[in-house]
Amino acid sequence: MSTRTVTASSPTPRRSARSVAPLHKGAQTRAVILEAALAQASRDGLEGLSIGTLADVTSMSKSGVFAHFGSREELQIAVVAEYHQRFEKEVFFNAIREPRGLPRLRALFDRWVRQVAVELESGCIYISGAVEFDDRPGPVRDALVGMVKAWHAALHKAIVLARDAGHLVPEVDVDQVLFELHGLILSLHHDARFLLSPGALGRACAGFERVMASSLTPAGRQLPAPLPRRKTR
Amino acid sequence: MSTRTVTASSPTPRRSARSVAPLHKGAQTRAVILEAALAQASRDGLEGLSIGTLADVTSMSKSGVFAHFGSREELQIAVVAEYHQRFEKEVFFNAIREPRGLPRLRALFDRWVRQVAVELESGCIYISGAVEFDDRPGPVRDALVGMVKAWHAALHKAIVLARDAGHLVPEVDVDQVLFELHGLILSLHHDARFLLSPGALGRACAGFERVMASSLTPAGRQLPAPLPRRKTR
DNA sequence: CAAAAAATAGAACGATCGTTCGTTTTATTT
DNA sequence: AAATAAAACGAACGATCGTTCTATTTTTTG
Repeated sequence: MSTRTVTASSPTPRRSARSVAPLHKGAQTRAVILEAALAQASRDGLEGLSIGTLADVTSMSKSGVFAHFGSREELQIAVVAEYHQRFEKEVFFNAIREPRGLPRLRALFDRWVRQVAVELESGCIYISGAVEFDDRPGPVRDALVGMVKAWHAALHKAIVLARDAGHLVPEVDVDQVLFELHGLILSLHHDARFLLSPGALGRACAGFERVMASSLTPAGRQLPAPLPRRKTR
Repeated sequence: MSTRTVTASSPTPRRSARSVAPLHKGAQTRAVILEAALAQASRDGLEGLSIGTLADVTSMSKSGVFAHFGSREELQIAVVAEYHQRFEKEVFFNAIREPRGLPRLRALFDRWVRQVAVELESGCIYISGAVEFDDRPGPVRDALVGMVKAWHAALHKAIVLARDAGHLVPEVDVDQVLFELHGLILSLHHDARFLLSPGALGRACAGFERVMASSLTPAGRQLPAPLPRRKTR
């Protein structure tokens, strides 16, 4: 119940008991298309996805690309799901190995920041998608909401565990902390990508310490020695 | 100076001394179009602006709409400028009347929150525009960046004044405070519009108090009695 | 290797897009 | 009122969009 992995669940992997790479050709090119689609959506948004330009990039025909998804909308959903999977792998599954409590929470935020910072030249699909689809009902929006909520739930749980571990005071407002941490990420994304403000990354990290500071117990306060940043930028 | 008028002395006052509304018809319909464009851009984003649907809404021909702006790009810029003007009027010029220091800063944030909350069914063009154009160089992006930076500068100045007024400690990190306050607004926009989370407005306001708390002087601390919220929602 | 199935190509569709151009209708000035 | 300028129309353009259909090629299966 914890992580609700949303993996696309390849439909009946008709894989004969053969060895390593029976990727059915179709699935291969589908992966290639998805890779290009992910790049395009990161740059131009989910609404910027175009089957035509996708066909150009992959050197295929439009109908060839189209056949793999059945509709533009399903392509968008596939992109969202793929992004979610990568985000989960890169951020969540790496941070979850830290011991529960403040260290894990810090790792989650740190990986999150790093992910957004890595994407600085490509854009976070969660964030751009939220803006694009906040007024546009439908399956794509539903998929996006579901995945963002899953991520929120994971963070929520991490904060609760930090409280139960005695690193945060019992009265900590979990949802408020989550709200503010998410704000730091959004502000980072905005300032770094849109305003091209160089100090944003550092401010997001400093913000984390400041947000947590008022809820730390003495035990939590002398915990971690926050990892030294490599590049102050 | 209030009503900017009548200095009858201008050479070649091409406007006969006639009555009140010399709005040249052209400017009138331009305003009508702009109004519809603002609504459309708030809903579908600046990239969602369509001259065709704009013509339908205003019961005009496409070329008729087109002629008022010369290009779609200039229409987008006009929309951004119009939005900026309204934002300035609604938020900035109202809040600036508060006495400088913490009261004014609080008023700025409060109006800002209120504006985003009012727009909950339509969307903030600053925020959606930042996401749409963070990867798209050109005049529209430049216009957006300029206006957001102007707003940031105004907030920056308000924070500095609060510090100089002795309401905030001298060591306060002005840019950090600005970064975090902006994050609260972005988080509000995200949670309320995209996730439809009901408590977001309250969390943004609570966040303001928490962000400021760690920088308040004794003088600032006993200042304002933050205005009671009307609707807790 | 042949047969069946899956994958891709290619052409065409209706729609919508921003834009241009010449005409006609309005509004303003003389 | 007539004369002039501004505004709005209507049709057409080339381009691109997602999608459908029918072939053709390629891959997998028996």
